[in-house]
Order: sequence, then C-alpha cells, then structure tokens
Amino acid sequence: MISIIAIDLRNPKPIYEQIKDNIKQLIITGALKPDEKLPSVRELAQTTSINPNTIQKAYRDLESDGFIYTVSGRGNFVAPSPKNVDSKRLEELYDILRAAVGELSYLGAAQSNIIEIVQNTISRSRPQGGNKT
Amino acid sequence: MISIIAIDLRNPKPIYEQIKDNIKQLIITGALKPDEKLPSVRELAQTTSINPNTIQKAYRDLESDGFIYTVSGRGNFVAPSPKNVDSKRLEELYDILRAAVGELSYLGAAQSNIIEIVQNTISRSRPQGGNKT
DNA sequence: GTAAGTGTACTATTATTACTAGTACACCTA
DNA sequence: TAGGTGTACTAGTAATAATAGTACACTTAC
Repeated sequence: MISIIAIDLRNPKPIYEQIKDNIKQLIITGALKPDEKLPSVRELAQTTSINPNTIQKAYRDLESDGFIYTVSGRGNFVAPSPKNVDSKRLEELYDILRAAVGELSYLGAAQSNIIEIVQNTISRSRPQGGNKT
Repeated sequence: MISIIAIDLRNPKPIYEQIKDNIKQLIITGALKPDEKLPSVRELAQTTSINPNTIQKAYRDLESDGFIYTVSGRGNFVAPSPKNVDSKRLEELYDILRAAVGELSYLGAAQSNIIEIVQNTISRSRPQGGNKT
C-alpha cells in the first residue's frame, strides 16, 4: 500500500499533477508491482487531506495514460505492462529530455554527470515493452 | 534578429512560457550570440500578435534566470555567460531529467536511443561555465 | 532640443482552470 | 443486506494567464 505520497501545497504545480508524478514514479521504479492495488479514491483523499475529486482526476489521467487500470466497484490497480504507447507522448518526453539536457549543459553541468544520471535512471526503471523510437 | 518564435495558441502551456522556452533554446544552441540584441517588447508583440505585457513577462523571467540582460532605454540582450547559477534550478533540471528518462525507459524506449539524444544535445549546446554539479 | 524607440510600472477586466463541496448512483464483495 | 468501491454531476471559490490601456523615465538619432 502506498504511504509515500508527498504533496507540497506551496508547490505551484497542481496537486493532481503531483499525485500523478508520485504514482508514476512508484510504478516506473517497480515500488508498485503490476496488478497491485492502489489506495481507493476516498482512502487516499483521507490520508492526504485532499479532496476526493482531485484524487479521482489524477487516477483518471493515469488510467488514460495506461499506467493503471480500473475495475468498477473493486478499485484501481497497477497496469501490468505499457501497451499501445502513444507516440505523441514519446515525442513529448524526448522534447523534455532535450530541453533539460540542453539547459543543464549550458549552465555548466558536466557531461559525465548528466550521462551518469541517465544511465542510473534507466537501470533503475522497469522496462517492459519492445524498442520504441 | 529573431523570426523563429513559434507560438501555438492551442497549446495549454502559457504563452509567456512558450516564448521563454523558444528564446532559451535559441540561446542554448547558440543561434543567438552573446550580447546580441533581442527584439523589443513592442516589436515582438506586433510580429506575434501577442499582448506586450505577455512579452514583457517572458523577458522579465528570462532576465531573472540569467539568460538575458536589460538596458533601460536600449533593449534586451543575450547574456554573455551563465554566472551565479541557481543550484535550485539545477536540482529542478536533474529531477526533470530523471522523470523523463525513467518514463521513456518504462515505455520501452531503447537505452541507446536515449543516450544518443543526450549526447547529441550536449554537443549542440553552448557550454560556458565550469563544472557545476 | 525634439522625436522616436526603448524598458517599466501601473490599474482594470476577462477567461480559464485548479480545487473544493456535496450529492447521487451503479457496481462488487463479504 | 451493508459497506466499500468507482463514477458522474452541479455549484461555487480562488488563482492565474492574458488582454487592454495608460503613463513615465531613459537612450539614441536627427
């Protein structure tokens, strides 16, 4: 069960985005296993003191992004494997990657540092599908 | 002079953010040289059909981030070199990097692809400072 | 000195969105 | 049947992006 949802109300990033990022991270790193049950909307709303509607919005987004699946009346569960990956999302991520790396490099971050972080992150993730471009 | 400011009004990202990202990109890649003059607030507002206040906000942010400097009565210019780099910004960028790489890997992007893009981006940027962590 | 172009600082208004609040209903399981 | 689950809906509030318009100080060119 999740207990590591950290929400910073002072963060300008919307709460539902923070929840999405948190859960995505847990799934990507494998902290949440496939088919594992997520906290219910109401439960997570209580433990975080966030309105249930906000939690629901995060869950809805996560489902449409393929990270979780929903069974009405039972709950939300971690999706076993990313399928039907949206190519637009991949392009978005590559764009984000380029922008972050470019600015880091421009600001003086060492290439070796950047590469190391990238490799560590990859090795810690839970790759599943084939080799998309 | 800039003529490559692409603004997508259907993009949910705020217009001033799009302008910031555009100009950052031009500076990072070296398309805009140090001390080169940027279009005036009013000029860019005309060519893009965006309200001058929105342009001004983008310029103000870029200046406080150290990408450009302003001379009252003369205009805005590309900052020669990033100094006094905000360590919080570096941490932000590393976090963004980790999140993007993690999700890419999870979605099935090949490690070789990711690394290649990172290296290409670094080699195309305009590094200046020392080696910040 | 004057005029034109520059950044900057205001106030006011509108539109959008995140968030909260509350309710209702259908579904599943013990 | 009872309790927990997801879902849908309406309504209202708060924050922010964006527009609109004005004003002023500064710099440069004439």
